[in-house]
Amino acid sequence: MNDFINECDNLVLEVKGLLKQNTEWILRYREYAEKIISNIETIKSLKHGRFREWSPLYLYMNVTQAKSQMEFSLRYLGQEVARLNAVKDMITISTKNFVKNNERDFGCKIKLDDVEWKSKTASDFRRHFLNCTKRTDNSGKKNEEHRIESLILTEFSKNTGANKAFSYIQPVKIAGVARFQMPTPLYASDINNLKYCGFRGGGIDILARTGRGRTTKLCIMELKDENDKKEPPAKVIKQDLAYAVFIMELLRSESGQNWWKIFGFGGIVPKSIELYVVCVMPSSKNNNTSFADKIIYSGKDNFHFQYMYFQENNNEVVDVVTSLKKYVSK
DNA sequence: TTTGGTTGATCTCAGCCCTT
DNA sequence: AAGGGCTGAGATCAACCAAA
Repeated sequence: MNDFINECDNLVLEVKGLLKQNTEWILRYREYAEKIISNIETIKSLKHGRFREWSPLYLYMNVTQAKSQMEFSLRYLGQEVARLNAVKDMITISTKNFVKNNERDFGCKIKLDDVEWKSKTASDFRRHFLNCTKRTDNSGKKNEEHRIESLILTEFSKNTGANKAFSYIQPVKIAGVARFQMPTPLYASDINNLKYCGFRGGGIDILARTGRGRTTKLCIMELKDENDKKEPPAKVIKQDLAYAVFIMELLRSESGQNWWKIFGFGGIVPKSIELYVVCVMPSSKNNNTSFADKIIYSGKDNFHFQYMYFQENNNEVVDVVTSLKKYVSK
């Protein structure tokens, strides 16, 4: 375990070094944040005023969409099936680019060419996915990862404790409404070959807030669709730690306060930031819990290792085993 | 008309911090 | 050291509204 901690300490220094040598991200992320912040109210009003999100289709945005195009992605089982645009007072929906896969993976033959969200064809399209229970087998592994990611996000998004496997957790969403993947300027999937990649870097699977009141923590979550020997939790934690170091440096950069707000916190950036670095994967017979609550220090800030192993049934999370603190609600 | 998911105003409360 | 106020999260629940 000490070796592991040493390796993690070194990894933190390595990532910090990369982010010091390459500085283009500072201005780039400052601009992302400023544009996203200035669009928050518009995004909220589009969502609240013009249409509603209908399960099992969920709204997503990537950073490009959030900062300029103001376009939403619509996904089913984590897979993109349509795009939504705001045209004057109207929301339009288009399946351009997705027609082939929608038919291949979900048997959906409905084509939408920028038609109104409220139109008959658009409503038929939504109903198709309501009745569609599973994906055909032709779809690739990447889509399975997306499905798991969506499964976890749907679970975290629940707001009643009663049928929620783990309470007091919410995913970070753009303007509180659209799911998104936080980009980083790092390539970290192969942790022994860590690289600075500028705008081509990898994304963080899930950002979430957990806890209550002022002690609510930001979780940087790395998700795997299987508990695979080739990618054991210790390796996943390292990949996640690399991304977490970026988030920490981002929060300590000139745009840190804006990002803190985008991540869903109302106050000022804390004097000491504690980031939870969480490995999320399907539960197995012998889950590795050895790294739980280990802390990697970085000045006043620190990284706190956690695990979350989940079980699913019928495309819903039914149980989680986690080192995250459990809060009891009355 | 009924149903069931979504929304948003209001409520609750752990943890933090300040005062005594 | 103890107690009380404050803050900022999630929880709750009634109203709302699209779909059936």
